Amino acid sequence: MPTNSKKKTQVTASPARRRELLDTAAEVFAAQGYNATTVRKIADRAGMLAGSLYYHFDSKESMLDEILSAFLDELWQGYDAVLAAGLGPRETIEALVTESFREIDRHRAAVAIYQKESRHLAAQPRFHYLTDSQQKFEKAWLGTLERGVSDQVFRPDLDIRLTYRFVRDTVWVAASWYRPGGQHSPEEIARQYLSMVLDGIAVRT
Amino acid sequence: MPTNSKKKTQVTASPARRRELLDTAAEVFAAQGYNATTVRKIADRAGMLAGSLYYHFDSKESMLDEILSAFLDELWQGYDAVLAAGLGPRETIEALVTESFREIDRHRAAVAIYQKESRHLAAQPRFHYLTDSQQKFEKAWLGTLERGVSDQVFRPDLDIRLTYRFVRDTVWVAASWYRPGGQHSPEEIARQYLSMVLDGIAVRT
Amino acid sequence: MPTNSKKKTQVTASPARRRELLDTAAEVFAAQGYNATTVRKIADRAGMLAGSLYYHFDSKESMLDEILSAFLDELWQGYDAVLAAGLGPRETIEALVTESFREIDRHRAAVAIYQKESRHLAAQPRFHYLTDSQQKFEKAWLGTLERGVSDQVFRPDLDIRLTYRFVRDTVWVAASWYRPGGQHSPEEIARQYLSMVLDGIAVRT
Amino acid sequence: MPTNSKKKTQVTASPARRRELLDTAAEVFAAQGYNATTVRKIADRAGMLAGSLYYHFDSKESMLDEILSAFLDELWQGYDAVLAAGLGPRETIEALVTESFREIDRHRAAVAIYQKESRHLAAQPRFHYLTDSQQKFEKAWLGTLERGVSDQVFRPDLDIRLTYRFVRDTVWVAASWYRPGGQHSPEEIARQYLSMVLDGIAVRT
DNA sequence: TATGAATGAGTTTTCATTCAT
DNA sequence: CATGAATGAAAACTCATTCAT
Repeated sequence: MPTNSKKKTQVTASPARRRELLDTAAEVFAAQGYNATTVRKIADRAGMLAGSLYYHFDSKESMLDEILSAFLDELWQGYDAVLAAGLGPRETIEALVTESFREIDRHRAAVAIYQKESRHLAAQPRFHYLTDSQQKFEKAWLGTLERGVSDQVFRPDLDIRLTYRFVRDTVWVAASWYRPGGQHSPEEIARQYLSMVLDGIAVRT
Repeated sequence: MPTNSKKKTQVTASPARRRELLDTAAEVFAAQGYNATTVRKIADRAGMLAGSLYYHFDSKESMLDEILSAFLDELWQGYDAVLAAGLGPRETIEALVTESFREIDRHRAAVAIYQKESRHLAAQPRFHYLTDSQQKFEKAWLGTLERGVSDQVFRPDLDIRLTYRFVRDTVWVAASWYRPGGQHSPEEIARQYLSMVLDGIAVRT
Repeated sequence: MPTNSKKKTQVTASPARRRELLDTAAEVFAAQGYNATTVRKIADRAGMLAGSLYYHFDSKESMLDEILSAFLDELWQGYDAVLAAGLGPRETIEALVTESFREIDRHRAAVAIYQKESRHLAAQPRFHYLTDSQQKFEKAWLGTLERGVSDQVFRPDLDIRLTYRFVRDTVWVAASWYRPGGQHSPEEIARQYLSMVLDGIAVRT
Repeated sequence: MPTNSKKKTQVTASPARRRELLDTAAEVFAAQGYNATTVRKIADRAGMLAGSLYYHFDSKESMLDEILSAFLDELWQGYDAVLAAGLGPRETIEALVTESFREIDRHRAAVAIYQKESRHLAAQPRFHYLTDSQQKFEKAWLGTLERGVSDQVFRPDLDIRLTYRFVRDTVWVAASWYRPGGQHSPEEIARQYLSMVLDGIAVRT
C-alpha cells in the first residue's frame, strides 16, 4: 500500500537500483539535513551526475517522501502487531520500545531525517501522513500509559502527557548517535533504556 | 580608544536593536531550520528589508554564531555554578536538570537550533566551540554519574554512557515542544522528569 | 571655470575640507580602481561614516568628476603656456614632457585614475570633456611631431601616429610607479626620458 | 583514472566551449574593467543566462584567473626561448620586444586586463603568480640592459631602472590601442618601436 | 557637520530541474 | 540509463544613497 502512487514515478527502473539510490540519499539527508543536501551531493555519492537522478525519481522531494513513507510503513507493521497482541501495559511499552530500537537499527537514516524534518514538513499537504502517523503514535502510547496507571502498574502521580513526550523523544533521538553494528544490539539498548524508564536509575532505598 | 577599523560589525551599535533582531532570527531559525530560513524571512518579521540586516550583522552565519554562543555562555554560567557547589551526585544531577530546563525556558529557540544544527555545524572551524562545549558537558555528566555509582547512589548495573545519552537527549529535546508561559513551569517539568529518571515510572513492587 | 556648476554641489562646505576629502578619495580610487572603491572605504580613511560624505559631495561619481576635471584644468594651464611660447619642435616636446612629469608629481593619483578609467568613462555624457581634452592633446602632440619632421629636426621615416602613441603612453603610465619625494625629481625623470626618446638608448656608431 | 571528486570545475568538460567563453569574458573584462563587468554581461554576449556560466567555471574570479594564467604561460614560453638563445644584448632586446608585440597580437584582451588589474590583484594570494611573473620579467630585462651597458652596446649614462620602466610600460600599454588585423603587423610595430627606443626620434647631428 | 539606520537596486552564486543526445 | 549543457528562480550579500536626529 504505497503512500503515493499518483504521478508517473518511473517504476520502469529496477527496484534494486532505486533502493540503493534512496539509501544513499537518506544517508546524506540524515548527515547534512534535507535542505542543506544538494541533489549533486547525492549524485556524487551514487557515482552519477545530478541530472541522472531524474531518470529514477521525479524530484528531490519525492526521494524524501519515499524514504519517509517506506520507513513509516515498516514501523507501523511492527507497531500494529504489538498493539494487536493484547499484552498488558508494561509489556506493551516494553514491546514498543524494543520495536522502536529495531527500527532505528534498520532505518537509522530515515529516523534521523524524521526527527529533524518532520515538524516543518508536516505543514505541506504532501506530508500530511506524517501528522497522521504522529497522532496514531500518540494515541497508542498515551492509551497504554493510561491503562498502566489504571491497572496500577505505573505510578499514579505521573503527568501522562509529559511522560509520553519524554519517552517518545528519548527513544527516537537515539537515532542521532546509534551506529548499526556497534557494541550494543538494539535489544540490549532497549533493555537498558526500559530499565531506566521503568525502574529509575537511583538505587531503591 | 582606537576606532574599530576592523571588518567586525560595530558591536558599538545599539545592543538593544541587535538583541531584538537576534531574537527574531532565533525564532525563525528554530521554526524552519537554519538552512531553510532565508534572510528575507527574518527581515520580514523584523519589519525591514533583507539588505538592512547587513547593517547590524555581517552574515546570516554570524547571526547564528551569536545566537548559539550567547546561549552557551549563559548555560555554562549556570552549570559551572552547580558543579562548583560541591553537591552529592544525585543532587548534582537534580540541579543540572533543573538548570537545563530553566535555560530552555529562557532560550528556547537557541536550544532548538542547537539541537538541530550543532552536529553538522561543528565541522566548521567557526563553530568548533560547539564541540568544546559538548565535551565539557559530557565530562560533567559522565563524572557525576560515575560518582553516583561509586557512592552507591545510582544502580551499579547502569551502562554509564548509554544513560548519559538518554538523559542528555531527553532534557534538551524538550525544547522542541516546550512553550514558555505554558501550564508547566521549568521547575515543575524538571521535577517530573527527575522523578521518572531517578525512580522510574513503574510502581515499586 | 569649473567644469560643472549645475546641481547644488554644496559649496557651503569649507573648500579646504573638500580638497582633503578629494585627495583621500583620489588616493583610494588610484589604488583600487574606481569601481572597486566603495564609498565606505573612502569614508573610513577620512575618519567618518559613509553617509557623511554626502554632506560634501552629491555622489561618488561627482567626486571622480571633480578630481579629474581639477587635474585637467591644471594640466591645460601648463600645456597652453608651453604651446603659446613659440618654441621649436624639439624644445616644445621637451617642455611638454617636462610639464607632464610635473603634473604627475603634483596629481599622481588623478593621473593614475585618468589612465585606468578615462576610456570607459568617456562614453558617459558627463565625462565628455575627457574626450575633448584627449583630442586637444593629440592635436598638440601630432602637430609638434609633424612640424619636427618638416623642419628636419625629427627623423623623416617616423610613423607619426605610432610615435605619438608610444610617447604619450610612456609619459603617463609613469604615474603608476612614480612616488613623489622619491629619488628622482620630475625634471630629472623628464631629462632621462627625453634623452631616451630623442637620442635612443643605443650608443652612436 | 580516479573520478575527479574535488571541487574543481570539470576541466574534462569540452575545452573548446571553455575557450570560447573565456575569450568572450576576456573581451568584456578588457573593455569595461573586471569590476565593472557583471557576470550577466558576459553571459549575454555568450548567448546564455548568467547562472549557466557556473556550469563551466566556478566563479567570475576563476575566469579571470584562467585568462591571465593562460596568457602568462604562453608569454613565458616565448620569452624563455628568447632568453635561452644566447643572443647579444641588443638582439635580445629586439627579440623580447618583438615577442611582446606578438603576444599583444594574440592575447590583446588578456594583456589589457593584465595592465589594468594586475597591481591590485597581486595582493590576493590566488594571484601571487602575477608578482612572481613580474619579478622574473624585471630580472630578464634589467639583466639584458646591464649587459648591454657593460658590452658598450647601450649608452653608459642610462639609469637602468628608469629605462626598464619606460620600455616595459610602452610595450604593454600598446595593448590598449592595438587592434589585431589593423594596418600594422606586430612585427612592423616592433620595428618602429625599437627604432625609436634604440636610435631615438631626433635626427643625428 | 556628522551619525545611525535604513532603502532598493543590483551583483554573484546556488541549485533543482529539464532535455536533446 | 546516463551525460552535458543549459534554464530560471531564488538566495546571500553589497553598496550608493537618503534622511531624521
